[in-house]
Amino acid sequence: MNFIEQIIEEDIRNGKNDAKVQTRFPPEPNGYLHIGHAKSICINFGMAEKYNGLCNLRFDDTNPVKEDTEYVDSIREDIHWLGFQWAKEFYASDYFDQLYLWAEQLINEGLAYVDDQTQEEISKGRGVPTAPGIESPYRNRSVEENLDLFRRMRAGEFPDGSRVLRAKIDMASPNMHFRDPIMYRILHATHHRTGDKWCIYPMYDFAHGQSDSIEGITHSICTLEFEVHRPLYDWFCEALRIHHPQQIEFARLNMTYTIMSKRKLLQLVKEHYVNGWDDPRMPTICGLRRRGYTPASIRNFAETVGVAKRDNIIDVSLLEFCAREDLNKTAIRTMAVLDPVKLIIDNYPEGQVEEMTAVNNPEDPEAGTRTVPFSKELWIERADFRENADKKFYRLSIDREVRLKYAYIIKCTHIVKDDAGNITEIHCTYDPNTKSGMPDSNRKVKATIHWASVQHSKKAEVRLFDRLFSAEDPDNCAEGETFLDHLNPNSLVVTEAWVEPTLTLEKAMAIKHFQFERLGYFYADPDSTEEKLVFNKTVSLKQ
RNA sequence: UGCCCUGUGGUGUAAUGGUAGCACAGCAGAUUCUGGUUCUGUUUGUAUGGGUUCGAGUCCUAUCGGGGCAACCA
Repeated sequence: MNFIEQIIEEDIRNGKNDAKVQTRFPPEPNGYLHIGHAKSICINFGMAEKYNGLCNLRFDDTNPVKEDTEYVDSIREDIHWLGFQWAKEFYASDYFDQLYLWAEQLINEGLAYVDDQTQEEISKGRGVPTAPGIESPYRNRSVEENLDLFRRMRAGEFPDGSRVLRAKIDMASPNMHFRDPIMYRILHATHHRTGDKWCIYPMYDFAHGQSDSIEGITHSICTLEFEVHRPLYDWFCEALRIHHPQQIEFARLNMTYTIMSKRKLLQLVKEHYVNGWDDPRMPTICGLRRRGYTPASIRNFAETVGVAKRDNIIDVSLLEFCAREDLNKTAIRTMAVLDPVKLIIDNYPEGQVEEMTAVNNPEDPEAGTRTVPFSKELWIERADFRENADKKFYRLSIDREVRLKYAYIIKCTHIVKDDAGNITEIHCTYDPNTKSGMPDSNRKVKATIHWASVQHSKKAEVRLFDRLFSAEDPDNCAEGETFLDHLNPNSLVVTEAWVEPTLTLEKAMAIKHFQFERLGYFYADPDSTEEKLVFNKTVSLKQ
């Protein structure tokens, strides 16, 4: 049981909030969701689900200059894809009228004032954490003057940045957020939902807690950087005498070899270091989806990393483990040769073709079987043959035997090289009595390798991904470097593969997740066409 | 040198005064028509010094380390 569950269970025991649980996931629609958000989503929706409560989706859209409906749509899609349904969909902008009224209320009670100082003056007046700030010369205006000025701010009489509404709290507080925080700023910008109705917009601190309050949120779960905002969150709820949700902070997710900053992710997209938000190398939900991660694997990952308050850096191999664990049980097996070299079975009859029976998923008998054509000339992986094989290598070599999966045991006789010394053909003989399923087929051989019939197989494009960054902590930069200096130049390698002939576009897009035997898990990319299938490598098999 | 949060194997996370457990990673072995899966075994840990207690990862205290806070961002 994590610490949030402990708090919630104690609240339920004490009958707080009528023993009900109501949470919310509150993204700002200014970017795409990433794996860190997935953790938050799983916590918020998970707590609601576990304690028979509800979870809302609320867009925290108080800054029109950064927000866009494109992001709203992607966020909705990603949450649904993860497998969660929100009770209600809200927007902080739904509450702009109420928020405005509450602002006037605080002005009337002498708890807020209009400040005419410039941004620099306000910043300077706030002081530094180790020393108190100084009060604004406009701090003690009359209620009437404040009300008049605030209404004229709303009416559009003043330019951007000329005035703000501030809460009157304590310029000497050791908590910087108490040094008369800004509640409203003037922004003559078109909002994605309210259009041009407003030219003043509330700040996060004057919108978030109240939005929670209006929705009857009981447990407002957020990340650690909002911890210092909590006293302010509490202060506004108390000052306004409204329902007071409990803010609880947990440590955000960090992962090795990846960046989670929305700003930097946006930069990668805008400056074309990656091919869009859904590039399979991105830690975004849509990127992971296109990479071939399943919702279950991501949900299980979120469960496995746990919830606590200490900073953490999760090993990316845990995410990969979660992918393999899920995909192993569900992915349909197929044979594909990514780095081909020709194998010729000298004693196999010219022109003969056999249909070999292959198992679709050894972990799931219900998945059935299929047939794969077998002939005299096959493609095998270049790495499955080694001329000078040591004891640790137990695949094909001259005079050595291996099994061709679902087919025969073969023995390598000789190889042919080109002038440059590259192997162009591997010759072997087969034992006709060792066909899979035959009585003599159980002879032990050290290895089984996969293959593709030269005359039957079809070509497909395969996109091989490696980590986007080569540094474990891309943000840990030497003097004069940025995270971009740690970009892995080999994070994307496009290659051509030979795949089974029965793998049609229709079949690939229906099945989606494949295991290319002995290689890894692959996902049928939406770029696939009838002419050319495209597969993304999700993750390799272990080892 | 203000305030807040936080220190448990390599990485995460449990243990709520009573045998430091689990997962990932690593290593070794068994099984296997995937060097996958499965199974077994195994290396590695309570930041440090005092104190309270029959007993401390847990409580007290001091020290040290990590993170956050000074946007008209969220």
